Amino acid sequence: MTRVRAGLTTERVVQAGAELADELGFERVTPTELARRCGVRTASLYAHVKSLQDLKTRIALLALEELADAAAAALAGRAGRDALAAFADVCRDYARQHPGRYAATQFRLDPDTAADSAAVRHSLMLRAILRGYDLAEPDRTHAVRLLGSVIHGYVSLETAGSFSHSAPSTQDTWVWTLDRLDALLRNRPAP
Amino acid sequence: MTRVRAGLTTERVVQAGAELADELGFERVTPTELARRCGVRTASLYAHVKSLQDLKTRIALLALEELADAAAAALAGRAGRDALAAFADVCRDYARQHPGRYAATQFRLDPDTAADSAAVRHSLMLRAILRGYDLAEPDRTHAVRLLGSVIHGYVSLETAGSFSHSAPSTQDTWVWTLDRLDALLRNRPAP
DNA sequence: CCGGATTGCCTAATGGCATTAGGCATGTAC
DNA sequence: GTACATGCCTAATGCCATTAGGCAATCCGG
Repeated sequence: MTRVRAGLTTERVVQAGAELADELGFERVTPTELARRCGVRTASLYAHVKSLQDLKTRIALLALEELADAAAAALAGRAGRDALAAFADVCRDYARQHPGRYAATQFRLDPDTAADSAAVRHSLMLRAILRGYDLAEPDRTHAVRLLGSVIHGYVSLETAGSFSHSAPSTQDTWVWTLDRLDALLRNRPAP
Repeated sequence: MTRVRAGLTTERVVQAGAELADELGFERVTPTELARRCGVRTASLYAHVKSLQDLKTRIALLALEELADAAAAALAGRAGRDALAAFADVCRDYARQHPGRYAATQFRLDPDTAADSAAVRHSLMLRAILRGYDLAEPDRTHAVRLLGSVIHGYVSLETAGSFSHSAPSTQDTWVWTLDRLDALLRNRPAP
């Protein structure tokens, strides 16, 4: 009885893990189920990935990269409200198309890993978007945090189904929100 | 050898579970560890709680109640920016003092359970806060969703440590954010 | 082609976990 | 003081993550 090798690599395993996360949810990614998908026994995964923790970390890093790449592409040649909307849309679309990967994005990384991750590109891009608005420090940092909060909060609540499926549509709320954020950033604070 | 009874009830178990969540994190709440804390063998918990799922659901419902009660108390006699800040502060403070319970707040409940939970009081309170601003539908609903997004997003990111511990302080960002949100809700949209 | 080194995947074992079944002892009511 | 109810127990099951060690498929120098 001659056996066939699956030919796995760390990359392939992590990729399959990301797909599994999108289908079942990030917290349900499990070596047992992932091995089933890869056509391999559970123990064999440990040749490519140190542990479940390691696997989840790698999925998180992959998701952060993908999201940062997509955002960078969408941001090219845009400024002001256009740039803001492009960035925010990329995040929302990514979360809808890849819910498990988006959830992975919030996985707690240890500080060193996080510092080397694409997470830093995200905050750099947010700062770049704010170049289109006339904000000095510390307002610029406040604004970075605000944008991060709104986008992350909105996307989390929407994907969790917290916005009841009634009128008005979440799409309408989304553009309304971006409009108001844009206005908020353009206007000087009232006295 | 005469044995002593612990005298557990469902309430006591859930309360201990909430404390455990705050200490170890909501996702690390486990019948085994909870039993240890209650001075009882693991199997004995199942007389008071149907399953781990049931336990987590009950912790989530407890947290939603506590948070809604605190918010309702803080909201009494306030309107406008005062009310907005009071509500938002209650959420942030609760998340800081009870991180595990706050995380439980985001636990996915089945729709029937959610409809009977204190979650509905939360959205009613948000709508009530917006009575202090001059918003007609659908803007009012948009604004409810925006407030929920900002508060939840900010609190999540701050507790996750996403706001690097550098200047300006997160407290400064918090009041800046509430100021700007208040202004955003008071001003009519620009043409 | 061929023999040996490499290594990808296997089986087997361990220990932890959630959950269920059934028993015994502790409290309660007559 | 006997009888019932029930709070907690021990024991067993089956799933999971992880590790150790073995075998066979591939690769590589002749």
